[in-house]
Amino acid sequence: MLPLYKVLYQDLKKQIDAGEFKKGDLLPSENELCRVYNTTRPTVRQALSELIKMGYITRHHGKGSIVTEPKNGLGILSLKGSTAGVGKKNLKTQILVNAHKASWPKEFPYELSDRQHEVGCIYLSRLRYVNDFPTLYEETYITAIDLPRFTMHNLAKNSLFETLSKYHNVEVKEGEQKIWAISANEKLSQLLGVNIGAPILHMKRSMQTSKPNLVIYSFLYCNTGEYFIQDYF
Amino acid sequence: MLPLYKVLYQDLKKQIDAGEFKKGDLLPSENELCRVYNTTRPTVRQALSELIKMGYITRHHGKGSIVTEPKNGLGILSLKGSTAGVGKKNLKTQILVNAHKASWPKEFPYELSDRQHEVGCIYLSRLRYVNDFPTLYEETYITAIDLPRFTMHNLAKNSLFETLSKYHNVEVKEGEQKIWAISANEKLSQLLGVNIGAPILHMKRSMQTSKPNLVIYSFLYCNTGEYFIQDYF
DNA sequence: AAATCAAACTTGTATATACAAGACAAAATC
DNA sequence: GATTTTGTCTTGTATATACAAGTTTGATTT
Repeated sequence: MLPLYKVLYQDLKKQIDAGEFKKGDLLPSENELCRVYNTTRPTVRQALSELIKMGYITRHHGKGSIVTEPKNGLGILSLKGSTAGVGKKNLKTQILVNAHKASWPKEFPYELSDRQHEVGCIYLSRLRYVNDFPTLYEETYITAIDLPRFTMHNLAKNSLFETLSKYHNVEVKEGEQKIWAISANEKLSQLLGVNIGAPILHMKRSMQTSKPNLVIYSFLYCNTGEYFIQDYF
Repeated sequence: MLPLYKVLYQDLKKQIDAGEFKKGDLLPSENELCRVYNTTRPTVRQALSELIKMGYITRHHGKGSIVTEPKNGLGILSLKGSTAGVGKKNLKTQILVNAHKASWPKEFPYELSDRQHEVGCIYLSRLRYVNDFPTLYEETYITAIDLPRFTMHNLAKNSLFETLSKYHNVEVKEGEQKIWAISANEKLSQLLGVNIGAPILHMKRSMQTSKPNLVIYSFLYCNTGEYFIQDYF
């Protein structure tokens, strides 16, 4: 069972995403939410803290919680995946390499545990289009622990994180990311439709999950010519 | 008076920065900290939450709080080399334009309130060297509210955030950042010692503070050839 | 009418407590 | 000796409550 504060967080998030609360709107007060969800302020505040962390609201002493959405960047840096921000309507995902069982690459930039080497990984690569412009190329390595029939799920329509949560009970917990600016090579220039040598935002991310040893690695290459990456802290 | 949870946060942060807790160490348990600081778990947990947000620790259910990395603040993000973090010893700061009262630029990428326009801003620019290589060029705009004699403080030796906290009682609360990869122009190529057209990591950040209307804007340009930017979530 | 004050909101901080659940080591069992 | 169980540590979630402090609104006073 999902904890109450997460239910409340997701409810509010959904309402903001759906436009029921617009930018600048005041969210119901903490006491109001307590009444509606039949809970107490600490629990409500925990949910609101998550919303702050994800950049959905800011709180103001004596005033209330103000909605800051809509965001106009690719919300890649927020924990729960890359669909928030640009809007699902404008985001299409093309699978370049379908999810399949593989062994880890020879030169992997992260240290792997013995258990991870043992079980291997699931690899996939995707190209994301924002308003039909190829904008983000992503390579993903998922430690292949307890993920039966993973490859059959449609990752084009469903977000990776949703699939993991829904079908495999795996929740992304925390992570780390490294960021560089690099020059597009031949492959990237073709994928992202830019000239060779064009500046590309490159990220390497590792994410812990609720299952020990099940670590997700994601290597991103983003054309920031038209869009940009945004995050909140 | 500083809230107790912030005192605790700063104490722990200081100890981690000073190396009293090293990477991988277990922090004292929540109940242990309760005894030492004569407080209760919610307060301790609030302090630990801040440490998580800043990437100092990760918490593990049933295990404890593990120190992840002694961080060296370039503000919120930290700068890393291929293996080790960039310590304070290897970091030098050169002031290019001293802090001085100015009016806001004509074309400012953020919306400013009437009050902000009224009071103007304090501008400074700095160039940071890692192991004597120019790596990060930063332009900072601080809303000039209640900041008497701000320009006299030595920002080369003391961090901007420390100065604001110590002498002006201003705490940075939350913020937002946008990230691009761009090509070095003439000015950037000279400052950062790269060729024109080299890929440069560019960030625009805005930070709210404990004083309303006192917003800090920071525009960063980072040569990620040797080092990279890292953060945690 | 304008300025002042008080009340009624809001969020911020803090205490006290309870039980659930994960991790781990020692003790009991096979 | 190997396995299972139990107890005790840890953090996670949740309730109930209290007061401080910032914001707004409306009544009171001038």
